[in-house]
Amino acid sequence: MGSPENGNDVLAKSTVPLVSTKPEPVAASVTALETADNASDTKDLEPEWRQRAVSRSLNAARSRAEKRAQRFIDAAFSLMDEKHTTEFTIQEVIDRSKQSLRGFYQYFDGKEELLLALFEETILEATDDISALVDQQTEPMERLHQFTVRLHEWCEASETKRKRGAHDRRPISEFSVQLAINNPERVRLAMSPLFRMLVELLNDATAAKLVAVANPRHTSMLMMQTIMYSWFGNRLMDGPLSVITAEEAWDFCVYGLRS
Amino acid sequence: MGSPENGNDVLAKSTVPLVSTKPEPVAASVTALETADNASDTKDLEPEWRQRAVSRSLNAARSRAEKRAQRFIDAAFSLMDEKHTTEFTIQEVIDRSKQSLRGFYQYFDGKEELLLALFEETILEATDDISALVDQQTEPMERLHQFTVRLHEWCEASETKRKRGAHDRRPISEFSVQLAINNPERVRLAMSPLFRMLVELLNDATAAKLVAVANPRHTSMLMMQTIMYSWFGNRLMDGPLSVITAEEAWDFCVYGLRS
DNA sequence: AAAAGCCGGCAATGGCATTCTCAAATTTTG
DNA sequence: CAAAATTTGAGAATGCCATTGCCGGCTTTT
Repeated sequence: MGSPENGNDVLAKSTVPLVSTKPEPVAASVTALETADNASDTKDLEPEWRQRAVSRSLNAARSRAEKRAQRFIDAAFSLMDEKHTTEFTIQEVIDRSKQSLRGFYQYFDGKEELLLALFEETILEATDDISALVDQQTEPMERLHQFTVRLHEWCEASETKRKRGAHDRRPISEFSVQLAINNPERVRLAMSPLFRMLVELLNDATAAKLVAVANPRHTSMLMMQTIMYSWFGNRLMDGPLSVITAEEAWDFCVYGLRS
Repeated sequence: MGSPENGNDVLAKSTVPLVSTKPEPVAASVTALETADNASDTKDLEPEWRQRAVSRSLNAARSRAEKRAQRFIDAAFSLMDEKHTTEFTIQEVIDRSKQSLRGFYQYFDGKEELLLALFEETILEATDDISALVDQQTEPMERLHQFTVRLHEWCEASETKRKRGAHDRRPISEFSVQLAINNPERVRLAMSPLFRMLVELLNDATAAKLVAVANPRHTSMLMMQTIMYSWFGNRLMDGPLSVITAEEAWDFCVYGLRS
């Protein structure tokens, strides 16, 4: 995986904690709460070194925690790559990551949280990747087009197509539907960077009078669905001869039935 | 695995396990197969009453079986209406249908088969309903339009919208995705009447030069997805203020980004 | 009315997620 | 450094369900 430290402004705001880090037991905070309304004053009165020490300690703890959580996530990704499904057991994740069951539940509220984390991670990667690609274009329509094609790839990506050591993303694509049903809010949040990008691209194209949509957000969503879940339609057509390609999805989005 | 409820016409020709008892007839049929082209002669030589008797017996058995199976299905539908999910337990189905666990597994290979049955039933109902509506129109585009709006309703249909004692179909819509992932072939088969209707409507519109699509089947599938699963997008947008309506889906399908 | 197959009730099995327990290991603190 | 506090590992225990097995009564057939 590439360096995840891409300081994208748009993303920064909506970044959701990958792991549910259990609130660190900061003993001092208990006493601080008694003088709630002047908490900042209290802080200022404390020697700076103390804050830094606490901060360092917390950072150390967080770093350790992140490393541990990451091992679970890596194990899960590798299991998915092998089994092409999200139906691995927690036990398998434990075994592969060489950590303990207890540890797992310390870092994730349950299996769904783990899958959500995988989903978030994937969306972030995809957003970076697509963003970089789109930025190579200047024409609004071409930017939209690139967005479409690449996003389609990300969601379709079968084992044979994977490049750059990326993971098999089909299992996640598949499970994302389930996720969206049980936990729409989280999924919405996770997808928002991607969604925001699309809305922007669409707005740009509209401004340039290259397209005309009544409601950019609604249209974006319809487009997003069409692109991301065309694999679903493929499952439902006979023969592998008939496969909806990225270009077909694109044409459908742009021209509808007038293609 | 052979499901016990295969009352399929195609299968009727082969030996039916329900009443015929001995394995000997199988051996006989093997020899009969050697002289394949006079198989019908052989049939004619059997006394007709015998065939009718067997047939009547089978029909009776089938009828009884169907009634029993139907009770499971009714119970499942009613549970879905109440719980708004397919996550009821088999035990609940048993209790409500006042039948036995044993009976359940005699008629369905498992829970997935039951859900598949609900799905099939729903699709058939929907197809009839939509078909009747579409046939009230003569203009190809209006036919397509009606198809779209009504199908959207069928898939979206929340409790508040239900009429005519129809069931809450959201749980099935939701689960159909899962179903399509685990069992694409069955789902494809179940959806084929609906799919065929859409392809025809689209072909008619194309013939009338009202639309122009490169690949009717692919476009139909994209359209179908857009219509049937726009509820999915709704889950992913903030606030219930923003809801993709049937008309929006229709516009998107027809005009794409040029609406 | 005996034989044969069907059926209801219900206990048993098995897979898996999630929790619980406890003692060893590690970190923090005085 | 050593006691106290916290984290962690190992894995047993629990709970939920789907699915199977078993047996004694109940029809239907012969």
